[in-house]
Amino acid sequence: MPDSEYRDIRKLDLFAQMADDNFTSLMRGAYVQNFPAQIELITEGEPSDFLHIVISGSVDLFSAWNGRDTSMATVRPISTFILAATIKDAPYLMSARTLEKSRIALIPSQDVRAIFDADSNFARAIVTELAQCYRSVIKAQKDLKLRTSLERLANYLLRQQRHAGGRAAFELNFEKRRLASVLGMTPENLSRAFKGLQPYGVTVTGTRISIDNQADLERFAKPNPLIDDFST
Amino acid sequence: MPDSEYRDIRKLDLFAQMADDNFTSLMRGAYVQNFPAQIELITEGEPSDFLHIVISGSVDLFSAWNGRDTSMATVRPISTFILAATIKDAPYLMSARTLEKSRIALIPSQDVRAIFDADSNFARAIVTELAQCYRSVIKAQKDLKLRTSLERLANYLLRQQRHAGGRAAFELNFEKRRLASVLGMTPENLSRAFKGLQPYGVTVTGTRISIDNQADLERFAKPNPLIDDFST
DNA sequence: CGCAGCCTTGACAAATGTCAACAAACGTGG
DNA sequence: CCACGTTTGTTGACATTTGTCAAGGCTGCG
Repeated sequence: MPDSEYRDIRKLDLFAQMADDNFTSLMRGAYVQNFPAQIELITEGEPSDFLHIVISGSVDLFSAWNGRDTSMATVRPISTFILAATIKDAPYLMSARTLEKSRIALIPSQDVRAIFDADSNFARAIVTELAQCYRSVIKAQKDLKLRTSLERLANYLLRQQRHAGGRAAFELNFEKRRLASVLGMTPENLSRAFKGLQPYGVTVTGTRISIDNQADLERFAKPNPLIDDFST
Repeated sequence: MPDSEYRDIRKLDLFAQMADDNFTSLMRGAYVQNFPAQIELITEGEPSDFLHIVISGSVDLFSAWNGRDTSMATVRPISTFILAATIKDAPYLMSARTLEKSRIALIPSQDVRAIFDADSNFARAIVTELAQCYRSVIKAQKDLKLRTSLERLANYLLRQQRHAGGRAAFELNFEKRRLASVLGMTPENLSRAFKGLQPYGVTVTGTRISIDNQADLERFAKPNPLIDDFST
């Protein structure tokens, strides 16, 4: 593993505070690999052999049942995924596939569990990370249960805008069909939802979104920190 | 706090392995209170001052937005709730109210965080608990996104049946209006969903459910361990 | 007994999904 | 660089699902 990547991983909240020895031994068993786009990295139901870290590219977490499937989340550098399955030594609840050419580090789950027992700083970091993940899913569930698809899209756009720096126009770095799936609707419905937001000053050209009337859109979307804020 | 309750709390997975001293000091700052039914214990958005433990009775976790509200989960004895907010020292994402007369223990959040730092067994237990909570919510989200309301009800009944011992007939210990909210539908829709399951051998008399044709219902519901199992 | 809350039902409306057709964007191989 | 085929996005017509409103029955409790 190149030194720069090693240092980048070290800087993750999850690893930043742990003892040098422990981090070194964790990395000794790890390996890093490049994957092309659209490769299924893990399949739901399989045992969780590795903690995964996305170093570059992006990964889609999704799930299927009875012929349907849905995108649950997107993982972007640099962060880990399926931490909970690794900790519990339980089967993956979601599948993962690369969305583009990606570089992924794999750390054997049993190493993670062993170091977790030995390094209390690492244990504390894992707790914080898991609590964060838990709260994110709760927010997603509130979004799903309390809002219509039009409201979910409106709030998604406002979040994305903020994430992109707050300017009126920004790029959608999602494929629309996948965005639809993340938001819990069909691609056709998303297409119509974009039109449905036109009266509130949203214009779409390809992947470019422009929010022409911020106040109007916010009055409709009613964003709420307990659903839409990333940090809290 | 009566000795029997003290021991019951001690036996929780979360506290079972921690050092005696630490448990004692955690309980020293705690207090226990009886609440009548329908009391709002915490309100979403407030700072998380206490970790709550339901000793008896039951508690509804719910959330509201823009005039709508939805039940997120039910907490039954003996277990804790809002652990994640306590750990992160962040505002509650959900409100909680008693469903019936309930006895609740309250442990100051800062004590939990302090002991967490000092006791690695306690830290490990918290991690396991959080990982469990996380996975439960992921399952709930898959249930919501991958299934229709009829399918959700069918699978809920099968889970409930298993939980009640597996017999063909069992009691619904939920108010129907709240079950509807948990399942993400209106009471009217739930009423019709029960009728919609009649062809698969489900009969409802008040709060009594009878599954007359197990195989038929399962063929329709297609239960899946990665969504419906409690433990994994 | 009478009130209040829950459950059910019917009629209707709104939201969302499905299917089919076509246009636009993309990638590949010539 | 172009031609081609594949995928993605859009649109229309329609079906299904789900929600809303209103009314009435049932139940439990003072």
